[in-house]
Amino acid sequence: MILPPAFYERDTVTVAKDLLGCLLVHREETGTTMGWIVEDEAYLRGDPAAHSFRGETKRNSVMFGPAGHAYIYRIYGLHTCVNVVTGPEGAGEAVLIRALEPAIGIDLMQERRVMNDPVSLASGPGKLTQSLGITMDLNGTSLYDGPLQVWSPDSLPGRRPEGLDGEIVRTTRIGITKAADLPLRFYLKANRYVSRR
DNA sequence: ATCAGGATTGGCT
DNA sequence: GCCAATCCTGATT
Repeated sequence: MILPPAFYERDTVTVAKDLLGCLLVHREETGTTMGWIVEDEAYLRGDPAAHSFRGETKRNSVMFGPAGHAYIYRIYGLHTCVNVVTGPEGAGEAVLIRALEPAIGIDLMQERRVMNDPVSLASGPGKLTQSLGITMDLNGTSLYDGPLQVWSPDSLPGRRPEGLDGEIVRTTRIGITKAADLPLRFYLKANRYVSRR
């Protein structure tokens, strides 16, 4: 089941927690790939680490648009990261997807990553976009009506990500220098595909 | 016009 | 653990 806009229009921290276990789905001519979200981070209004902190610019404009859309950006000149826009329009809040447990289209994911180990396939924000084939042209697209979607955890009958029924760990975010003390990172404790502990 | 630095990854020590 | 790769954005001159 595709998550509706109302799912994303709620409090960003709540959405970040509820996103754990959901499926990130990318469909294109080459094939369909999907993975369960097992780790993410919230970026809030007034948060110095958020790209939206200094106001709207060309790069971050999607963050200020309606919830349920993909905010994608390039980092370090070579990697791409994907966020879901959350909260009320204009808030500039989003959730960064940090790791996936591969679910469907694993062969295509391995091909794109030029490696086989399933644990390293999408266990990082740059790795997951590469394995799912998520590129900058998807920036601003709808996650409930586009090539990139998010589905509820029960969308694959009989299959669930590791540790979905267990604890959710809450820690500080990774790789940032500003507001490094805020506990806004979430991950499934018992899942092996988390980027790091 | 210039420039520092980044929500990362992979390889080497 | 340390560091290079790689390039665009945003802040400053």
